[in-house]
Amino acid sequence: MGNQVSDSPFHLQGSKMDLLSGLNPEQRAAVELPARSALILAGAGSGKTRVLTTRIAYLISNGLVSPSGVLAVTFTNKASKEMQARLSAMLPINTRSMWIGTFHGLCNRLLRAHYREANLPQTFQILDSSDQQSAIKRVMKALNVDDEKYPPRELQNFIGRNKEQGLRAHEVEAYDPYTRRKIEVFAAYDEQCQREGVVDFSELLLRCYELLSRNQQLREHYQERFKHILVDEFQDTNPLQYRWLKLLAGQSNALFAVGDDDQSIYAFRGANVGNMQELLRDFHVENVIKLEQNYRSHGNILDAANALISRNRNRLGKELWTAEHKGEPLRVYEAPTDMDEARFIADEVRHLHREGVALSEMAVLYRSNAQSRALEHALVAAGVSYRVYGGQRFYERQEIKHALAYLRLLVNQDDDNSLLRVINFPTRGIGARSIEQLQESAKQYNTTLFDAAARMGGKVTGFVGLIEEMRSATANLPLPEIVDHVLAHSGLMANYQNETGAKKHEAQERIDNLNELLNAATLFVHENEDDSLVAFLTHATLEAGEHQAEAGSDALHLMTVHAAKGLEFHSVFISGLEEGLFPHQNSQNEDGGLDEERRLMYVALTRARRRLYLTFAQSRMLHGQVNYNMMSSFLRELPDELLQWLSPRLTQRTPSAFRAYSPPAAGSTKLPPAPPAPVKEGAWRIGQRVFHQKFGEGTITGLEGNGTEGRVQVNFKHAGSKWLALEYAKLTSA
DNA sequence: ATGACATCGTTTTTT
DNA sequence: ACGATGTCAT
Repeated sequence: MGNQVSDSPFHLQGSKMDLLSGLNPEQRAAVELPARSALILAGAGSGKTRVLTTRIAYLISNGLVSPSGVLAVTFTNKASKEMQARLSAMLPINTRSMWIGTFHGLCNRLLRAHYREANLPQTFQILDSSDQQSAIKRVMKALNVDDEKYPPRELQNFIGRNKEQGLRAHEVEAYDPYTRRKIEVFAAYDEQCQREGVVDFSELLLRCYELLSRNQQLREHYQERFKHILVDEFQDTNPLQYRWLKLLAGQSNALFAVGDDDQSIYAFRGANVGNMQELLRDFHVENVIKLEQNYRSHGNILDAANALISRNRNRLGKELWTAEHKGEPLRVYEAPTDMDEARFIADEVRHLHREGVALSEMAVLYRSNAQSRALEHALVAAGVSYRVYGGQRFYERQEIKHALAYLRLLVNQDDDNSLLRVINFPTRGIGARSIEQLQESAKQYNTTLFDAAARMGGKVTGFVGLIEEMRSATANLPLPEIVDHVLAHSGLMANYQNETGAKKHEAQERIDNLNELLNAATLFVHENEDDSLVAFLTHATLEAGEHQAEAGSDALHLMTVHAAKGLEFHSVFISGLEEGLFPHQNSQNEDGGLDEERRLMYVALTRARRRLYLTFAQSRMLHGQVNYNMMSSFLRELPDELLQWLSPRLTQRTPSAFRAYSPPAAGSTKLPPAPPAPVKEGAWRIGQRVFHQKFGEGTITGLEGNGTEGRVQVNFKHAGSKWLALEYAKLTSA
C-alpha cells in the first residue's frame, strides 16, 4: 500500500492533467485504459494503490462514470479506508456515494438491503471465527459427533473451505463415511445458523452470491449500476469471491483487477492465484499492464528480490527496477543462538536509532509468532521500545464479547451463541444442569433457547426478564446510552468492580475496556450515518479493530512477514532465516508450499527501503527444545555479491569463540544454554553427508544432543527427511 | 462455582 | 516453553 503519497501531493484537484501528472507511462496507461476489463500486474512498491485510486478519480472527473457507478473492493478495512481517504483528497465530491469496501462489508450491505430476498432476519448477526467454532461445537453435540475423531477445528475448515468454493452441504462430494459425517455436520450447522438468524464470514459471501445469482431482477439492477468494478490485491481472491465479481461484472461491465502473483501468500486460507489467469480468459483481457518500476527500495534490495523470486515456476513474469542507486549491500549475520541473534538485532537497532533512524522506521520480521519472545527479551534488556503486532484485538476481548452478547440479544433473541455466553455471566445460579434442561426443552419444542427459557421458570426466566427489561428500556435511546444501560444493568460492570485481591488489576483493565466500548459507540455515532445498534454490532464483527490499540510513540515494529505485507520501513531485519523455520517445515509437504514460502521471503525483502539485515541462528529454542538448523536455502538463493557477511562463518570457529557470546552464568547453578555442539572427535555435524543401511545416502540437517548421543535429522536422497536416534541408527560417513 | 492440575498443540490470518 | 483449554475435586 501507500508509498508514493509523500512524493506526489495532489494539491491540484480535479482536472485530467493534474491527476495524471507524476505518473510513469505504465501507471498512466493503466489509469487511462478504456472501459474494458484489465489486469494490472503491480509489483511491490510500484504504486498500485495510487493507480487504483487515480483510475477511479480519472473516470469520475472525466464524466466516464458517476460516483454511484463505481464499486471498489478490498480485502481489509484498512485498505478500504485508505482508498476512501485518498479519493476524498483527489476528488471534490463526497466519496460516501461510492461503494468502497471489503468483500464482506459490501456483501453485508447488499444482504441488509435485501434481507427478505436473502431469507434473513433484518437484524441478522455475524459470527466471527470463535463464535463459529462454538456454534459448530453445539451442532456436534446435538448430533453426537465424536470430537476426538472430528476436531471442531477441522469441521470449521471443512465448512469454510467448501463455502469458499461456493458449495453447500448437499453439493459436497461424499468420498467416504468420514466425509459424509462431516457433510451432515455442515448441513446441520447451516440449519442452526438459519434458525438463530446468524451468518458466518463465508456465509456472508455465499449468501450474497446466491442472492444475486438467483434473483434476476436484483442482479440486473446492480449490473446496470456498477459499470466499473475495481479490485485490489486480486491475487488474494478465493474462488467464491471471483465468481461474485464475475456475476456483478456481467457481460459488459469493466473489471479492473490489480494484483501481484509474486505476493500471493494466502493460499493457505483459500486464496487462488489461478484467478489471475482465469480473469485473462474469462474476460478476454487483451493486454496486461505491468508496473515494474519500484519507488521504494534501493537497487541491491530489488536485485536480491528479483533473483530470489525468479526461481519460482508459473509466474506471470515481472522484474522490479528502480531509478535509484544500488545502495548498500544486504547485511547477513549468523548467530550462535536465537538469543544472540536477538541481542545483535537489538544492538543494531540502537545504533541505527542513534544515527537518526526513527524506531518506527525499522521493523523486525519473522516467520512465526513464537520467535518474538527472544526478540522482546533482548529489546527490553537493551531498552528499545517496540510494538508487537498481531495480539488480541479489541472486540475479541472476553469482556467486550460478553457485552456484545447482551447487545445482540436485544436485537436478536434467537442468537443462542450469545445467550449461552451470558446466561450465567455474571453468575446468576444457572449451572450446567439448567442449561442442559434448556437445550432439551428447546429441542423438544423446536424453538430457540430464549423461547425455551421463557417457558422454564425460575432463575432462567429471570434472565429472560432481564433481557426484555433492557430491551424495552433502551428501545428509543441513542446508541451510546443503550450501551451504557446494558453495561450497568446486565451486571457486567458491577461484576468486575466487585473483584478484589489478586484479580483486581485484571478486573480494572476489563472495566477500562468496557468504558472504551462506550467511547467506541459514541465515536461510531459521530462517524456513521446509520448509527443503529445493529450497525454497531456489525461493525464490531466486521471491523474488529486494530491489532495493536496504542499508536503514537516512536517504537520498533515486530511482526510476522505476513503482517508486514503492504508496509515499508527504512530498515528491515528478517530474522530466523533457517531451514525448517523459513521456509517452514510444514510447507515441504504441501504442494506449491515452497514456492509460497519463497513469495513470502520476496514480500519480506521488498519491505525495506534502504537497509536490510538477514539473520539466522545455529541453535534455536523452539517448543521447549533446542533445535539446530541449517541456514535457510533462501539465503543461498541470493546472489553472493549483494551480501555482506557481518559474522565470520561460525562453523569455522573454535569452541572458545562461542564463550564470548554466552550469557554470564553468575550465581546460577543452571548451565548456560548449550553452545552449538563444539564438534568433538567422531561426532556428527550438520551438513555432513552420511549413509544409512536402509535409507541410503543423505545429509544431516538437524541435530539434538552433542553429536555422539541424541538424535540427528537426516534428509535422505530417496527416503525423505527423518529423525534417527544415534544410539540405534548405524550411520556411516558417506 | 472455582481453583488446582493435566493435557494438548504449536505457520502464516482477514473478514 | 508456554498458553489455552478441559477435568476434577472441593
